[in-house]
Amino acid sequence: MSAAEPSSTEQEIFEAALVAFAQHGRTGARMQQIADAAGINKSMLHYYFRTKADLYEAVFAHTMERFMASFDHEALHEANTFAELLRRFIDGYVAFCQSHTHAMRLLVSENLRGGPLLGQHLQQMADAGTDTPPRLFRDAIETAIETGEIRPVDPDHTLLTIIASCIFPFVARPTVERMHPPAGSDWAAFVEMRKEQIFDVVYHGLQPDSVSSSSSPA
Amino acid sequence: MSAAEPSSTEQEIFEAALVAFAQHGRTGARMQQIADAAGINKSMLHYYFRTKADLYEAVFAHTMERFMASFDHEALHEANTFAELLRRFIDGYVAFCQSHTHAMRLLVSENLRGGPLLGQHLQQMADAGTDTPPRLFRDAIETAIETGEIRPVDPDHTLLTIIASCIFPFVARPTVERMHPPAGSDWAAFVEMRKEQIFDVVYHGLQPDSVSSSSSPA
DNA sequence: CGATGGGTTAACCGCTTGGTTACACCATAT
DNA sequence: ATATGGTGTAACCAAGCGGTTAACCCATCG
Repeated sequence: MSAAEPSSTEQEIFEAALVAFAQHGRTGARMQQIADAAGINKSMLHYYFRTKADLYEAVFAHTMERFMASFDHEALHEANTFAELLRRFIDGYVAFCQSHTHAMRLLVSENLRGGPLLGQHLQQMADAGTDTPPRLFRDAIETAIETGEIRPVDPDHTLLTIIASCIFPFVARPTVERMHPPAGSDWAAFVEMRKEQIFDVVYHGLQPDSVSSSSSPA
Repeated sequence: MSAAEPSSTEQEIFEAALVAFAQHGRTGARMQQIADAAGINKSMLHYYFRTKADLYEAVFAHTMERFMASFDHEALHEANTFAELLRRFIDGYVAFCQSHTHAMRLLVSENLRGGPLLGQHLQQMADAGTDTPPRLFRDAIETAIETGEIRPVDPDHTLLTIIASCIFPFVARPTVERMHPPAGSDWAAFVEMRKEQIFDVVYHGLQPDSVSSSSSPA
């Protein structure tokens, strides 16, 4: 089922389309502008992807796959303590947002639209029996609660809080850069800082109440 | 300074345009569709707001004002303890997101575009000497750190985490509803739950380490 | 009464848009 | 050399777009 390695131009189109759709949305993006960004003739867009809708769906589907895969990378399975798992989850997730910023923005854009494609993809994934990706980490929260490693909290909400904290800065980057000067001057450093700060607050926020804590994270 | 009370139809246009721009972005929204949603003739759009760009800027400016004002409501000033302030800030902010969901989405959409208008507005606000709105709460975090009421954390990152946790569910609502069933069946209840859960994690996350509190400067 | 002027409408205009067509290029296979 | 088929381009087209026009309605007022 794996797609054959796409041609160079097809790849260029993909990248250009991703950026355009992420910035201006499905209807707002212009085929001509995508063609220009890809350095090709407009007709080539229709040669590789028949219509604008097809192109959007192709880009979206690919984005969705990468997004899903991002939740289940090897590093997570190697974690021993929950603290370590949390650390790796946040680090990995923020890193993913950084290296796939446009992809994340496309997903947000689709959400703003009402997310019809989103529901479609999640549905067919559910039908295929594939579990919702963050399940691994979500379950880890539940077990950590059972073992008393962390406070009893709502796993879903906690997960949502973490994901929101990781994604949001990349989605609202212009605002963040304006309101938080350090982010504007050195984004990469800000992102690294962010990983630690999210972990810091969430980790402490999950510590059992009165009882002491175990070891400090790696 | 205060604008005169707009006519009924002008209000209708505003609402319709807000929704359309939030959903499809500045370029994606269609004037005809806005007119239809407002229940008026397309020409009226150009009668009240000369061009599409004008309409967008008007809606955006108004949204921006409401957004800024949301950070400084009375309830915040009445808080005695930091915990109380935090509680009120989160409650108020989530409530605002709920009652002005489309406004929040418009801001996100503008951010996805690169946020030129955003920078413009923030800039002219800075020129006017008005402080960046969340400053009040941000400063409260700093003082709470100094008094040892909470752990020494980066105020900006903490604020960002809180804001992200509040806003994100409304921006990515379709995804959230799919991945977290309770949200899909009863959104209002989910939102109330969310207020508490955000406070819960953040508040515990800011608690001083079990041992005493030594005031360490930032 | 008729004139004024804000609110409203249908019809229209020119440009932009997504999409198509016909044709040119150029490797490779016959 | 010459078909062939994937790759690329310029020119074109109909529909959709933002925006304009001219007339209409109707309250207010001289």
